[in-house]
Amino acid sequence: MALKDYNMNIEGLVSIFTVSDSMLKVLLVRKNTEPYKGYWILPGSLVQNEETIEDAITNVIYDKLGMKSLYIEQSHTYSNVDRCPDNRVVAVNYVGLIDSVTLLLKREERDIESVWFPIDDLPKLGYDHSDIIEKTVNILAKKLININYLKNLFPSDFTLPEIEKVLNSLFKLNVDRRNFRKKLLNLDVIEETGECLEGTSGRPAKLYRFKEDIKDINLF
Amino acid sequence: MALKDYNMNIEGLVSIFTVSDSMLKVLLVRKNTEPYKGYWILPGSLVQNEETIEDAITNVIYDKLGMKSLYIEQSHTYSNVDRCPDNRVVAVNYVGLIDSVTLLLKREERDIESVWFPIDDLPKLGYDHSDIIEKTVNILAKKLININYLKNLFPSDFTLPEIEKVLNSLFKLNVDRRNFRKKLLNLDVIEETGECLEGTSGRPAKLYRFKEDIKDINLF
DNA sequence: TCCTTTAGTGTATTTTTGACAAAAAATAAT
DNA sequence: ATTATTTTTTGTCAAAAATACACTAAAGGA
Repeated sequence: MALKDYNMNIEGLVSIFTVSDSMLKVLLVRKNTEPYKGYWILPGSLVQNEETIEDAITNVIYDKLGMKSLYIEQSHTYSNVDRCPDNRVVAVNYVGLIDSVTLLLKREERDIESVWFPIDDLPKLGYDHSDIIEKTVNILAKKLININYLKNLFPSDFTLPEIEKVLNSLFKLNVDRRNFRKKLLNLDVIEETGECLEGTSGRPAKLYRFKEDIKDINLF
Repeated sequence: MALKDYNMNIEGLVSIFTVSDSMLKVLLVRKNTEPYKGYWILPGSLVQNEETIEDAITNVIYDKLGMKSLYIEQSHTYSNVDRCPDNRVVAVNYVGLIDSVTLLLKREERDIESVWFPIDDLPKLGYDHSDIIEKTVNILAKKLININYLKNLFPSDFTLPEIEKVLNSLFKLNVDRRNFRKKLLNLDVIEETGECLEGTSGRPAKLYRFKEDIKDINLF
């Protein structure tokens, strides 16, 4: 079935997103070998004969980045013939979502230099990863209107002003605060923790968490 | 970079859907070689070194099925290690949408035995194509609430009762006819052609067409 | 002409959205 | 200690959208 000189490689890439400072950020690693030495790229690895793409992705996330148990989902597959200079490599990109609190807990020191970049302030990227991230953010934004998806980006203690700012910037909206709160609260998807955020100026904000088993609801 | 005995194959598959008899149907072809001889499968082909997956899909649609210019979109990639008995083959599935009228025009006789099957009355399927179709229909249903997407399934002359029946069955709803019409008409996405459907019993239904350049609107 | 079949239409009620401003709780400054 | 500043929290009213609901219109066939 396979041709004699058929030479196809598959790599799994993962675009891991988080929210901090009310900005959506993506995790990049620095490449320290040619080609594209010194450029930043999405974490990834070649898919081996005996593993699925998800296996490869899971290993990257754990072995290279020291993270466990974050939400991942397949996004899109890129097959341009010349996307890699030397080999024919088809890339299957996954999206990973992690909230800032879990992120802090999971963070460990690794050999690999990895940095969170705000999605609208990216460094010079290797391969076609700039295109991939752009497309991924577009796909992601459409999905984030779903509460069950959005939920993955927020820790179990978040404030309403916080989530309001993020969504306003993410969707380039400027919704009225009272209406936003009314909507989110009426959806019956979050609940007060009883605590308040401390150490800030102004009136302290109540902390909320998402409920378990939220039915499929879109925010807008 | 590539291992010595690295042997990865990529195939493009395409799940082409249409609506006829108020049912969503998928196009399958019969396999006449081992393995899975006599089973039905999704049309597809191996992706060659010098082509993209879209190239491969486009060729399948044209060369094997005699169709041109239907809407296609990448859906999902399947990489289970044992999804093919002999080789390691990763499948990238695409969705194709075509309306019944265009379909009639494009239809030609080919060597390949291809048949439209209602999605809830499928024959015995080869490989993991049963799983693929199931997942694809799920993904598809979520997207079909978007008018610009839905539009691809309907010819330029359709009736309101027709589209009403299809959506009711697709989303397992039973919306009130008056409210459905009110909603669709208020969205400003369809217009009367001036003609009526002939040759049916009962009062003739007005024919409509979708407008050009519809803004992104969801039906539900 | 009547009967059957399918398409087409309007209104009242409820729910959701959208616009809008003042009070409360904390810290910082005088 | 009082006052000023910052940030969070809260309710009402009007408009728009969603929903429930039943009869008339137009065609073909008996």
